[in-house]
Amino acid sequence: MARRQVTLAEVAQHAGVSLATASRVLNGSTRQVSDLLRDRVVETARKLGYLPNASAQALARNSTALVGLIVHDISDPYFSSIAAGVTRVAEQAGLVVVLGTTGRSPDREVELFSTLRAHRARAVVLAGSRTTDRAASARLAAEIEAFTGQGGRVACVSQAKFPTDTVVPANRAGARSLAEKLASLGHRRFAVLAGPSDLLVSRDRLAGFRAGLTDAGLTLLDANVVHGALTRDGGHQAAHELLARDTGTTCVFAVNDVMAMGAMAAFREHGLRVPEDVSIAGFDDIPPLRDLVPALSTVRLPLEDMGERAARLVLDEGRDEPRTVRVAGEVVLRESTTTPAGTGSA
Amino acid sequence: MARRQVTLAEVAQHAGVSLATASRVLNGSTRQVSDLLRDRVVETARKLGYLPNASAQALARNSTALVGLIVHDISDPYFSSIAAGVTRVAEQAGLVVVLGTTGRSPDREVELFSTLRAHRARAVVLAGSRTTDRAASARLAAEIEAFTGQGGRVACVSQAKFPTDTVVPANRAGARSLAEKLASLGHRRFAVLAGPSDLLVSRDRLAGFRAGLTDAGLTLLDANVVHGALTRDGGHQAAHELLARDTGTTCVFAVNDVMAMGAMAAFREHGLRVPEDVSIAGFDDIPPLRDLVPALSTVRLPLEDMGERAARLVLDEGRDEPRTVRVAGEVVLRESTTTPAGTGSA
DNA sequence: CCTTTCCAGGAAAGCGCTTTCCGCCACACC
DNA sequence: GGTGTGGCGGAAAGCGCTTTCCTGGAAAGG
Repeated sequence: MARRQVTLAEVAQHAGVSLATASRVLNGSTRQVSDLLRDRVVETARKLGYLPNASAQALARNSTALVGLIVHDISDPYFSSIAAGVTRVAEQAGLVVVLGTTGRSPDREVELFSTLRAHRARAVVLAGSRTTDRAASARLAAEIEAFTGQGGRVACVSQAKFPTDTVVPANRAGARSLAEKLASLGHRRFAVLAGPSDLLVSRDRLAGFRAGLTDAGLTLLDANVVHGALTRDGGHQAAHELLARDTGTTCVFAVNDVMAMGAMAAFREHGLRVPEDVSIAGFDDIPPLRDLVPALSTVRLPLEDMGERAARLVLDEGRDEPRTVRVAGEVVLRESTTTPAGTGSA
Repeated sequence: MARRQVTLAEVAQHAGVSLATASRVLNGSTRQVSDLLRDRVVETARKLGYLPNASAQALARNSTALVGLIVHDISDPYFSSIAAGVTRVAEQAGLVVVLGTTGRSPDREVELFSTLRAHRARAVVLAGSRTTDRAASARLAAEIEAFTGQGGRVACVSQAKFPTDTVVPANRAGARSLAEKLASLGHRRFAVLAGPSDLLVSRDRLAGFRAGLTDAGLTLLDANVVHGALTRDGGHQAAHELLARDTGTTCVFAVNDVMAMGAMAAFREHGLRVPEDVSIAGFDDIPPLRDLVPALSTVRLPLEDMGERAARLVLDEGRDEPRTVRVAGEVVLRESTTTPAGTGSA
C-alpha cells in the first residue's frame, strides 16, 4: 500500500540519462533527443510504470489541462445536454473537465470560479441564466476579470452580460415566433408560466412571447403570468395557481420544457385534456421529453451543440475580442397545441 | 492582461514575515501564530488578492482536493442523477469534481483512471455497468490497483467486480419481483428488450426477470429477448424488431426506462396502444419520465441517493476492507401495465 | 588543418508552496 | 541567578517537473 510513485528522476537514473533528457523524451518538447537515448528512456519509463505528476507539471509549466464547467444543476436535462457537448469537445482536445454545480446560488458561482482560478484552469464554460442581481453580477464580473487577467479564457452559455465569448440562445426571438404561431392557430387568451422573475431567461422568453402576441394584435394580461421555479414542481405549482385564478386561457406557454411537463401533470389532475381543453407549449426541446404523449410543442434549442460551440470558443487560442454566437430556436408545433375548441376553460 | 498571480512570498514580504509564517496563517496548519502577525498576514493577503496556487500546494502536500467521477454519458438521466448526488456530497466536503465520460468505451475508462491518477485525485467514483470483457476488466483492475496503491480511494456504482467499495443496485431482485407482479396481473407471454449482451446490468436484469417468471411457472422464450443499446433509439429499434417477430406477447420489459420510452414510441407508431394492447415496464424510474402518459411502470432506484452513498463511501477515510452497499429497487406499477386484454397482439 | 557553426546532453535554477529543524526568547522553577 | 521548558518565528530543504544556459564534440566551411 501507498508505495511511492515513480518519478522522472528515477526513470532518468535507471536509463542513465539526465533529468532534462528524460523530460524531453517523455513530453513532446521542441528539442531533439537521439534515437538511442530516446528508446532507452521510453523503455525504462514503461518498465517502471512511470506516470508524470500533473501537479508538478502544472507548477513547472505554469499551465494545466483543466477546463471548468459551471452549471446550476447537472441532473437537469438542459444542463446535462450542454455538459455532454462541452465534455465531448474538451476530452477530444485532451483536456480534463472540472464540474461545478451552483444550485442556482450566485455566490457559489463566484466561489467556484475562484476555485478554478486557484487550480489555474485554462478555461471555464459558465452555463446558466444571468440574473438581475447587480451586486452578484459585479462580484462575478470581478472574478471573471481576475481569471482572464491571469490568462484564462471564459465562455458563457446564456445572456451576453460579460466581456467574454458567449453562446446566446435566441430566447426572445424564439418565444416571439412561438407566440405568433400559437396566435395563428386561433388562440386569443394566453397564459405564461414564467420562471423566477429575477432570471433573465424568464424575462426574455416572457418578453418575447408578449411581443409575439402584440404582433398578432393580442395582449397578455398580467394576471395570466404566473412565476415559479424552472423545475417540474415549479411548473406544476404555477399551473395550479393559474387554474385557481380561472382566467379562461386556451393556451399556456411554459418558459421551459420541464415546467411545461409539470403543468401538463397539473392540468391532468384537474381533469383538463391537453390539447383539447388547453394547449401547452414549452421551450428547449430537451431530449428525454421528445417522446412525450401528447408530444410537446416547444422551441428547439440545439443544447449539445451549444455546449460544443461554447467549448470550442473557449479552447480556441485565437483572437481576443469577445465573440458572440447567436443560436436560433426552431419552433416545433406538435400535439400539445391545437386550435382552441369552443371557449377555453383553463 | 496576464499579470502575474500574487504569491505567498509576496504576501510574506509585504507583511514583513517569513514565508513559513505566512503559510501557517493562510492554511490551518497545526502551529500557532501570534495574533499580531496573523492579522497582519491575513490583511495583507486580502489587500493583495492572494489566492493559493493549487498545483503548488498539491505538489508540496502530495495530496489534492480532486475527486474523479467517471460515467458513460452525462446526458443520460441515469448518470446525471447519480452525478448530482456525487457532486453534492463532494462539493459539500470542499472537494472538486473532475468529470470524465467514457462513451461506453472500456479503454477510455482506463485512460480516464490513469489521468486521474496523474492528477493525484484523492478518490474516484466509477459509475456504469461492468462488462463481460475479461481483458478490459483486467486492465481496469490494474489501474484501480495502481490508484489505490498510491493512496487513492475508489467506489463503484454497479456490480461488485473489484475489491473496492461498491454501491450495488438490486438488478436481479428488482427485475425478479417486477416479473412476479407482472405475471400476477395475468400476463403469460412476455418479451424483454435487453441491453447489449456483454453488459452485466442487462444480464442481471434479464436473468432476474426470467427467474421471476419461472417462479410464476412461466417461461421466457429466447425468441422474445431482443438486444439493443441502452438508449431511446436502442429501445425503439428493439421494439420494432420484436414486432417484426410477431411473437404475440402481452407484456414487454425493457431493461431500463430510456429503452422503455423508445419502445413505447415504436408501439405507438405501430398503432398499438399502451397498455390496452401491450403492457410495458422499465427499470430505474429516472426523474424526467415521472410524468409520462401513460405513466411508466418500473423499478425505482434512488439514483441521486446512490451517488451520494458512493461519494460518502469514497470520502470516508475509515476502514480498508471494501464495503458493499446493496440498494433495493422498488417495483412501481403504474398505468403502462395492466391486465392483458384478450389475446395479446404484439 | 584550423575555425565556425550547430546540436544534443546535462547542470542547475526555478515554479509556489509545505514542513522540518533550529534558534531565540520569555517564563517558571529551584 | 542559573537552568529547564515551551512556543513562536524563520531559514532552508524539498515536492517533481520544465527550461534556460552552458559545454563539448561533430560536422561544415575556408
